[in-house]
Amino acid sequence: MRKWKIPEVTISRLSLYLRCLSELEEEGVEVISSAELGKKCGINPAQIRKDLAYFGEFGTRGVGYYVKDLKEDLKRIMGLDREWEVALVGVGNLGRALLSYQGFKRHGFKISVAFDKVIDEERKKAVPEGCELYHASMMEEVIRKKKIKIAIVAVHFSEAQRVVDALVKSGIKGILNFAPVRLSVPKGVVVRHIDLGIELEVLTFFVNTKMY
Amino acid sequence: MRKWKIPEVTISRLSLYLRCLSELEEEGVEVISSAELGKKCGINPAQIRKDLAYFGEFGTRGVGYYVKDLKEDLKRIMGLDREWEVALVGVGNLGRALLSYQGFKRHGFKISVAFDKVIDEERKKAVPEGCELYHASMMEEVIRKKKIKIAIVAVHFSEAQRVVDALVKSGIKGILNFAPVRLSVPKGVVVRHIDLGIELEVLTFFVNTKMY
DNA sequence: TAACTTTTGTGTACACTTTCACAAAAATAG
DNA sequence: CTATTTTTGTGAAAGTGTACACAAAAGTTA
Repeated sequence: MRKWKIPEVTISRLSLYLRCLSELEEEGVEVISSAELGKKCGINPAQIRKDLAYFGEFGTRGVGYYVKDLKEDLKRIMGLDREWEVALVGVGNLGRALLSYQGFKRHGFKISVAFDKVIDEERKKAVPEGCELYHASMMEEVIRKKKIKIAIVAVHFSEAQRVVDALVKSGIKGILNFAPVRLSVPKGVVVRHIDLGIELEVLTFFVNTKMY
Repeated sequence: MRKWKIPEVTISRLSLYLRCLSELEEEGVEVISSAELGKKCGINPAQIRKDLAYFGEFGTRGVGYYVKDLKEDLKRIMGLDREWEVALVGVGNLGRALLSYQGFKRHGFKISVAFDKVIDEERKKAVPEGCELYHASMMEEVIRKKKIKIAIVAVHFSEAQRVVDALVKSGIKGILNFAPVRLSVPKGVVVRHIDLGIELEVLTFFVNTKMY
């Protein structure tokens, strides 16, 4: 198959499958069918097979998928067979929480630099071993030198677009944005938004309307 | 129109429009066409009109939409014409960041209770004025008494499903989940997932593949 | 080796979303 | 009061993603 124009939802499901496969591996399961995997992660089995078909053939008919192999394949497909360095911009409350989030390491990500326009004791203390804290003015230089490709934006919304423009100039190709603004980026740069306000408001709508 | 079965994406766009309208109001703009609004928030004008059509007719042909009126209407539709109390479960790093996030207030949300299975000085200090910190064992009682309908889950993934079951029993109808697990909830309860791992992995895929 | 079972990979149909395109409505100008 | 302009609201078309259903392949049993 291997046609281009793969939907983003497919990629996010691959990530989900990967997580399930890791759990299965820990449980000692060696082979799994799309039906069982589907039940485990709440996805239609045909959907799973279609998603995988974008990238090749990974199963054995009459058997299913070898957990270890499929996991390796998915990791390779998603580029997760190596560690990725991530830059964090904004060491406020949210930024500090992200710095201390242990989940990144498990996923193969490492926040190796953090930037803020204010450098004080509180911020210095928040930065863990193996991560360097720089003043915002150093951003372009440091990111370019370290060849970092992924950044997390956790600054005030009024500064987000400016920060993103600078990141793009520095060679960043993927941005995870927590600021509540639509960002404009050139083609070739991917942005994912995490917008707490919108999420809560969507919940409110469904909680508020009596029907569903 | 007012047919039921409104897609979630429509609701999240309404939330986006609302934000744009607030900005426009601050800028002193009184009337706006779907074309201009579309340009401002990056949505196709026909899409905007279709989204609004689910709930009625809000514009004036040949004129556009009165910013103030549409904003009020959208707030009412989404149930944002009043303050919503929110319960937070898990006062770890992420939970503390959420407690100090000022954006909620602007959106009309207030974290009025927080729960954790550990109550120590650090956690007590993290809880701001107007929010009460309780031991996890008090969750059902407190939420039921305060009639809180929306909860944020920021606990370890191994505890998430258990916490959610308890929340549902307490009368919670909307859950914003930060734990990296698919949650199962009965019909009538809405869950929105925020999964940093998946978001970063999706970014990685697109950054890693040379094409896009 | 042939019949049978299992489960993949995929063509096709279905469902949902987005976009187009235009009639209908409101305002304005002559 | 009629013609013109503007912009909404919406039917229909196009596009996208999801699910069904089955032939093809691999394994198992006799």
